[in-house]
Amino acid sequence: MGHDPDVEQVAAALRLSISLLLRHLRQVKAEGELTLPESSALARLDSAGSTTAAALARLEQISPQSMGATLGALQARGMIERAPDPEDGRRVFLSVTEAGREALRDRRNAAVEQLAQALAAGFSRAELNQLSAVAPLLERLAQSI
Amino acid sequence: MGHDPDVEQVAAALRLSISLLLRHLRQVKAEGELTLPESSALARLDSAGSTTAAALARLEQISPQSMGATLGALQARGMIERAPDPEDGRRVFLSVTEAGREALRDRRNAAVEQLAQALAAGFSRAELNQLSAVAPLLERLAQSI
DNA sequence: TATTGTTATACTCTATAACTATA
DNA sequence: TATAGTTATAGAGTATAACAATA
Repeated sequence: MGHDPDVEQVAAALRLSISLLLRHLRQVKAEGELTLPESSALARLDSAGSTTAAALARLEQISPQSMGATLGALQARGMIERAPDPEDGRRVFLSVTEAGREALRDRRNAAVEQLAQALAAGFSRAELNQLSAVAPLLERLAQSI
Repeated sequence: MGHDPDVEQVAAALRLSISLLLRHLRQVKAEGELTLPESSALARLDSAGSTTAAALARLEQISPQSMGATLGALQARGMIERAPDPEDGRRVFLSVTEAGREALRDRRNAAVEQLAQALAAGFSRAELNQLSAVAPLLERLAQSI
């Protein structure tokens, strides 16, 4: 191991810093905006193409019931559409509507905006690059657990 | 435009990847272990030295009431002690007990363990260094919001 | 009047269990 | 029997409101 970073130390540090950051992000919420699970599910559905609720739940690593609640909210706001599978009466295909795609493009979101301002104000170019590079690693880490 | 589009992209990516990771971390829980808010409050108290619940709540960026609940759980498990301030009857000083310090040292925790294993198994040394370097940045980011 | 801390209550996001319909 | 999805219920981790004690 020698000069390797201690994986347990990295793990513990990530756990604490991430929880602190997310705690703050979750509570910043403006009228009519997507919540965190809604954003997450919508982005995932967009990148996955047409798929089902169960498949989406597996990708997001939450229960199908939880995903169902989130998808219900997204549908109520016109962000997604449901279309029954003609070949399998149990399945319902989901897809992102134009409004949903617009919500994804238009990244205006109070939480993201606040985060972006804090990044622009207090972080160097090099640090921003570090943070940018690490987002996919965190994603991969979450998927590998 | 207020700032780089880059910054918004980093912000949005961090928001999603962090929420995915934390969702998973929160639900891994073994008998008798510290929960995430407990670990976080205990570590914060340890690094801050003797302080009060209100000060700790400000540091952790949660309400005093929420912090009170977490501290009650920590005290019930013998991890912290309370000592009334002799000079100000409203205030109660908190400190980490020996048992609490041991819990911090002994990083064995199902969530941390799982994270550490995933890190050890699926990430290169360079990636571990990246992740290690970014934890303090995330901490600073959370504090600057 | 302001601050520390507590109690009561509610919301969000998640979980598990139990169910229906379809395969 | 197994899978997709729904409904009901519960728990964790936050919040706000209202209060008592102290400054």
